[in-house]
Amino acid sequence: MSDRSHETLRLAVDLVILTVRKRTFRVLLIARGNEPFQGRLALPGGFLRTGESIEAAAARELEEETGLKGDELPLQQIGTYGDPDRDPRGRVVSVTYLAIAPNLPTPVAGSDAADARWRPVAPLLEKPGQLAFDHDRILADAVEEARRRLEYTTLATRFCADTFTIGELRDVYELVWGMRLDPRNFNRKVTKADGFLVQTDAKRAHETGRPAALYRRGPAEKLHPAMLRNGSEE
Amino acid sequence: MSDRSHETLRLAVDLVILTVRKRTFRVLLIARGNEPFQGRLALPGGFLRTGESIEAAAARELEEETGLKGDELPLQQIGTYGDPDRDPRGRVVSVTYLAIAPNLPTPVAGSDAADARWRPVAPLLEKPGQLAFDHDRILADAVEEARRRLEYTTLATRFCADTFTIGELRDVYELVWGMRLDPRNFNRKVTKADGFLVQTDAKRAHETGRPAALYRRGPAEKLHPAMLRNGSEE
DNA sequence: ACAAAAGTGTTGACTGTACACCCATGT
DNA sequence: ACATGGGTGTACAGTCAACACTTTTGT
Repeated sequence: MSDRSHETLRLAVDLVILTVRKRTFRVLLIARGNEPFQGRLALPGGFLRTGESIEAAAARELEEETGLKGDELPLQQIGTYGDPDRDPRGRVVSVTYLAIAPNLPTPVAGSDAADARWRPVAPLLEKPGQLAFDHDRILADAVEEARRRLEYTTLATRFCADTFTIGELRDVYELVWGMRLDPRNFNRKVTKADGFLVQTDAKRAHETGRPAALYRRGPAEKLHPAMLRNGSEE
Repeated sequence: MSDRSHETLRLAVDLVILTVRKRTFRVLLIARGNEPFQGRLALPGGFLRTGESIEAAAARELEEETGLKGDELPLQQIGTYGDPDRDPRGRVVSVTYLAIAPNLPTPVAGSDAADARWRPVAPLLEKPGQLAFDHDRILADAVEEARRRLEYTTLATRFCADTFTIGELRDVYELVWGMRLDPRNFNRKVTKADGFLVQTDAKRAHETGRPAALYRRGPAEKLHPAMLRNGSEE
């Protein structure tokens, strides 16, 4: 009964990299170049190397897929998935990380042969079964975690460029949560929250309308008071 | 450069089992019987078996340590720890689970040779370095997670027996959070929260004072409205 | 002038906290 | 009677959603 692991177990790292692009909530997916699940969409990821910490593996994969270093884009561990039959090649346990990306200048500089693209999240959640392995479930868990973190942390500013308007920040909340928010009350809430935003002197004009003040990400990590989502759903 | 895992990697499961006993917030720890860290305190845990899912391994360890089946005591995955040097025996990656136990009738029926006991949490957090491996850090993360979950979920009732008084439930909050709460307002908050508690007909008398109504755990998992901890600290 | 987006003021409903007070029991 | 913990009433302060209204730009 005392069954020491004679099977080879491999540890993988998978990344759920979320962004807001073209007014749509998106996730970075690759098209798999090899079996299993050849041609299917999957989360970027890879195997742990000898002597490498799990965080380092996640940061390395992130850089390979997006060109971003881990210290530019914080990674958060969100869960570990290890059902015995989740990978037909053998026993693979996957530690998953969540990263939130701003609208990146380069579309994606994938070092992998397979092309990597930003795909809208909504249809993937509505119709599961499109992704390889158990990545449907991983994606759903990660999105739920991201939605929760918008409430209690200053994560939302990670979706934005270095400076941004409150309207752009509101777009993040509306697109990730999938609901409309009152622009006036939203404005007050985020400007009042301690350390969330730092105002700059600059302003940005649009085609029409009053120019918006530009803000920078503040020092706070936790959001006080929290932004709760009980408003009118879309 | 492409370094396939030639090293043997083993996957372990560690459990942070928390309870409230003798008016103290406690964690189940074993004294290690073997090297490394022989004689030191450690979280209960063990290695994954061939073909076993991670959840199943956690449930099995729980039953071995406490005699409780996994469906009696829900387990929540809280993180995975895999620094290359965290275990001197080699590369061991540990998936950790949090369980919340009521004041168990049997002290502990450990199947392991090493004795298992409920130790107060507070001194372990104040003076780290008492636990084997990186279990200090795991414990700290798990306790913080448990404290957060008391705010947003109905987890607190898991610390209680089948029926319990509101005073006992308040003890849980006060001991886990380490702060005093107003008994009168606490009473109203928890009885108003949807699906948190179900009143029974029975009452329980103490040595002195008015007998308290007995309640049972309600069907809700999430707590609405949340119990936020901003009250007067102890 | 008008449209459009940013931002402010105000109001009424609700929520949380503090604390006075009453209830039911053992000694 | 009195101590002790359970439980209710209430008032004040703060918060939030709703929405009227003002500001600042481009056309």
